Amino acid sequence: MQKVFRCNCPFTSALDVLGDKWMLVIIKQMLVEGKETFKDFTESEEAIATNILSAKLKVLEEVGIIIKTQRPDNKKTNLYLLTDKGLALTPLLVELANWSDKHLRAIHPTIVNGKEMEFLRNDKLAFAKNLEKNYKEKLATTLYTSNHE
Amino acid sequence: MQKVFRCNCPFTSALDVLGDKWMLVIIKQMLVEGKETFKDFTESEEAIATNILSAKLKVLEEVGIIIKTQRPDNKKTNLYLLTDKGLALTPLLVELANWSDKHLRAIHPTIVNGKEMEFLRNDKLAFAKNLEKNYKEKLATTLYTSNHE
DNA sequence: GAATATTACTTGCAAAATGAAAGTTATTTT
DNA sequence: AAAATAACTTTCATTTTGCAAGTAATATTC
Repeated sequence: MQKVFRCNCPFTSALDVLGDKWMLVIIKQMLVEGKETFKDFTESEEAIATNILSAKLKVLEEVGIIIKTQRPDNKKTNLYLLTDKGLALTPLLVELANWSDKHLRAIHPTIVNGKEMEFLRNDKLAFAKNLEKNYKEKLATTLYTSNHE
Repeated sequence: MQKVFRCNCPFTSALDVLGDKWMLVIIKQMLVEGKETFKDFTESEEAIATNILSAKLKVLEEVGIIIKTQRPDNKKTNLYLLTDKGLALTPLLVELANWSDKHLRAIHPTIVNGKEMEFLRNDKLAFAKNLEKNYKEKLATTLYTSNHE
């Protein structure tokens, strides 16, 4: 990492870290889709190239948004998990989806529109809380599994 | 504009439009700093290059986030103003700043930290409402001025 | 009203980021 | 032991970003 921050503006500084095509997509894949391995990410529908993926995961780890770890019974597969710093991006992600729902649908009619979107539309805050809760539960079992067997 | 959307995911679709180094910075400059002319943007501290700026403004207009207009008494200076679609990004911007405040300060200690940030920290929603209100008021006078004299 | 300055760009080229494809290494499975 | 898998790295093409200079259309000043 070098020359990360353009200035002292809190808006711009967040974008200095997150403002590109992939960072928030990767975080969303972890939070919303439960992706956690390198392979998981390469298989998601956004189809990120492996070189980009490894570069982005490295930065996300350096910044402290994710941690890289393993299950003790498997030395091959790495696990990438959101830290609290990463989980704290949930409200931001929810705002992204909410804006898409309300303002992008007109020019992109095939945007997903099911029960989940209804939930989001109905109660943004509860939707965010739920995402966080689910991820934390998943984390608990993942880490539990990591410490046994 | 061509090949804009990677998939039907609402999170990713927002990033297909907004996910780069400049889009949200420009919107923030309009909303928070009151920038409205080409010159205004080139003079802000993030120092965007003019070719990038004109390209980004063009896309923002195509997508309907801003409109390009003029004061009737001045044919030289263009005004770039946020539409409702653009103003609807306020909560997203506030989440960006909030995350910076809470989680970026550790690795970027010089991030702005005054009364405004305290307001934001104290009441995100009120802070957002206030930004929107102020911009709408400014819009009213700008458009008023445009229709007279 | 001619010269100067200002605003909003565009153009050309260098540098950096992204993308596609293939190759490498260390496990794990068969 | 051989084959398959996961996680990368490397190479090279393409796209995006960035810098510097140039241009055209107003607007201002002398």
